[in-house]
Amino acid sequence: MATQPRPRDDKFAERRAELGEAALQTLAELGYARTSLREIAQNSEFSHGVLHYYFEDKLDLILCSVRQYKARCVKRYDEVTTTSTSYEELLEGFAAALGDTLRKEAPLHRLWYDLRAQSLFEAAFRADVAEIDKSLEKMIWRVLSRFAELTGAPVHVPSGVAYAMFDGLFQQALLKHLSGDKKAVATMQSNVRLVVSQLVPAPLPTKRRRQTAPA
Amino acid sequence: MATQPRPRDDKFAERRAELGEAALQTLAELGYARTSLREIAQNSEFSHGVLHYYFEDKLDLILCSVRQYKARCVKRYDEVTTTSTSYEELLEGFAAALGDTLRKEAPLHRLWYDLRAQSLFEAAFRADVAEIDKSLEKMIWRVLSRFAELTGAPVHVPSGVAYAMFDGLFQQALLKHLSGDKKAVATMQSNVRLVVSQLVPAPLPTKRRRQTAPA
Amino acid sequence: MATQPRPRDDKFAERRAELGEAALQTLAELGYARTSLREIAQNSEFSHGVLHYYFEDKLDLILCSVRQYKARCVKRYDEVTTTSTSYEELLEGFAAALGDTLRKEAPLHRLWYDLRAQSLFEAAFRADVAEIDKSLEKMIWRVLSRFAELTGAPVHVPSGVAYAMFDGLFQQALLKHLSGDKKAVATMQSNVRLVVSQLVPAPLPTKRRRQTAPA
Amino acid sequence: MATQPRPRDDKFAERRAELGEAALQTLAELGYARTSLREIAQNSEFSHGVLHYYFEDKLDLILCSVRQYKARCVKRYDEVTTTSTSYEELLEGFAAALGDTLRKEAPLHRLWYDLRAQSLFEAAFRADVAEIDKSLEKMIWRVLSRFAELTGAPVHVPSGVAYAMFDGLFQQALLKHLSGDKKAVATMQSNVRLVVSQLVPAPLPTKRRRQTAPA
DNA sequence: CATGAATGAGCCTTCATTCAT
DNA sequence: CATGAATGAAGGCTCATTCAT
Repeated sequence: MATQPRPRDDKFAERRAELGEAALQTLAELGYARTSLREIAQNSEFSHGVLHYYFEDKLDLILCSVRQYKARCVKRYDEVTTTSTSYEELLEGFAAALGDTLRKEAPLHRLWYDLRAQSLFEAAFRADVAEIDKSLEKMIWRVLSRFAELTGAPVHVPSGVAYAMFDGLFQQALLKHLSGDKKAVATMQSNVRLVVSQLVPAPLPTKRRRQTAPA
Repeated sequence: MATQPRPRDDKFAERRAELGEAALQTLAELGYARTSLREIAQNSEFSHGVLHYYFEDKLDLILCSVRQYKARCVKRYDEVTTTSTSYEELLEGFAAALGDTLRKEAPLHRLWYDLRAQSLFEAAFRADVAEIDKSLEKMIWRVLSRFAELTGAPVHVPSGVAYAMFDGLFQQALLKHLSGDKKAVATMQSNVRLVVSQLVPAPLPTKRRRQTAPA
Repeated sequence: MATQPRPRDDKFAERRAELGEAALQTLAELGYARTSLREIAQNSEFSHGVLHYYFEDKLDLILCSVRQYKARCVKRYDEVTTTSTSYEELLEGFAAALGDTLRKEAPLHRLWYDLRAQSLFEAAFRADVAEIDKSLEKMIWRVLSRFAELTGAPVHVPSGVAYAMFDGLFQQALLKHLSGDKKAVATMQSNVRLVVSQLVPAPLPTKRRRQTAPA
Repeated sequence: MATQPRPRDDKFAERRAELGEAALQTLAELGYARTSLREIAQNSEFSHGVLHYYFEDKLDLILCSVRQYKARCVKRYDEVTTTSTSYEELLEGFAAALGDTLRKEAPLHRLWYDLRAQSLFEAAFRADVAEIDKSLEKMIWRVLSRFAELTGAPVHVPSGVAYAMFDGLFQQALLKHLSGDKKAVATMQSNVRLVVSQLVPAPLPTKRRRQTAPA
């Protein structure tokens, strides 16, 4: 019942989300620097001025777009993490999710990497990039924690190191995939399995896992 | 006799190298998209037009600049690899080199990451970026091979995976360092030591086992 | 009985006055060209649309604002003129009033000069600017007439010339004052005294003749 | 022989002067705020980009234009001052020059007043406006000094007051003239004669001047 | 060979104004 | 009556590139 407290702000936020979503398409296609607000507007059903009406500036828009995408992304991985009930299932689910992201959302993902690279130069980007980065690190940590939970053993590295590893692997695979390497997905998945198995060794094949109680 | 076969081309290549070097400074400061050829010319002793004379376009110039820098970079790491005579020495040398790069060449390095991010969008960048990337991967592999050589044990992961891991760690540290995190260097070094010890466990003499033993 | 003949128009005029007053603040701060209706609305408690509802356009609004301010201004000077009972008192009151205006209403006053300058280009401004200008000229004339009345001697120059002189002096002082010149007010006041004494020489009682005698 | 020391800078300055002159036309027509650089370019034989090539920004251009015009202006009045050999001749020459300026250069002159009004708001304008203002004040002072020289009597007011007076009169006349008042010029001239005669009384009609030695 | 003047497309942003609600 | 969402023209400015010298 508390669903309509500030209809004004809600409408505004809704519209921002809508525009952010529409921008994602063009942004993912061209990248941050090469995308103009005019281009975004033209590729959507909105006018050029409306973008400036809802967003402080280009940065505000881009950040909104990417944050939105990344939130969706995290959600999807969390679903895998939450629903998997065995080491095997989680491993395959995780690898599959990564593969799917690579195959279906490569353009979207390169936008994120572009943004992060720009944050190396523009301080204005940093706070938001760091926030998104942190949310990804936490997501990865939830995955590994789940592995550990299913195994009974701890994760061998700190959260940051784990994230850096998978991020490095994904980034490498993304570049290869976009370059036309057909085996990029499979290679990445096999690499991911290897790394997971080193960070959280699989339980002994013989002993079937003893279902840890779901949260 | 092979000393002056094509004096024309040599002069030309020399001039390119010189210009590429001069451009590096400005590019590292501003990043690819925000650097104009004018700006580069102004920050150097060269005229605006000469850049267009020696380089096809902006892309040609930036690629030349970064390739040059990266070649120097690889050389420096190889020196450490070659001269180290013990696991300990190599580990410390490697960590120190990474720390130095982060501290002293952060701007130069972010340019590389910028370029690689752009290659995700612009196919024109890819071949050269891939080439540089490969040279770095090989460099990392030489480091690990040396570890293995000094240990007698093999490296636990393929070359690509190893590179992705260190690259991920370095990238993460770079962002933190540029954001003002004073502990970025130390954290990265400790992370690197951890990863190395997992990829190529230290020889017994050093009292340091139990790395892989579960808690 | 004539208190509520056209309640519609009265309300309307009242509202206009209210809005005009609210706009004054922002206009005085930024000047005509740099002030947007949005800015005015944001700095007031009114909505953006209401301005367009009560005013034909930006011009209509600004004219209303300035006219209102200037009317208040004239009233204040007239009070000095009316209540002063001696040459000395009037001279000091006039100088004090000018000083006060400069010190306390410099932003408001520069708006008036801005508007008048714009009227040199935009015919649409001219009628209203001329009207305000005339009201100021008359005000100055009332001051001088009062001097003459208290002296018994006539004013030495036509109304327009007198106005131009004081206006020139005030404008000059305004620029200096806004530029940070601490002595702008005092200098203007001394200049004003000098000019008044030349236009309407002080009565004999005050030992102060020889104003026009050559050195 | 010292006429071509830096052919580079000279060319540049020359071009600036040329462009500044070309801009004057449009600027005088529309005023500062309503004139776009594009418009200036269109009304000249130059491209839009060249303006940005030679001038830092819009302000730089406008200032250059107005400064140039005003320097010419001052020169013209100085000529009158220098060549006049009697009170009468100087008075008529001065009045004629003012009349000419009003009749032939009203648009140019309103630009100056516009600029000065903008300087009340924008600090960036002030230094240059003050400089031009000072040059005008000095010019007026040279005129009055010449009157004094021809008369043998001193000027009755400080330089600043004198300038403010004539400036006020001219401004008033300019507005009337632009509003279509046919008598604006004549009225101003008669006012100027009146003021001059009060600031530096004419020599006795009977006694013919005793030619003061030319400088 | 080298220079730097000149071009013009394109970018981000601002803003008065219109209009559906 | 009043609101504020939406529009689109226009402005200052940047920049890779071309070209005459």
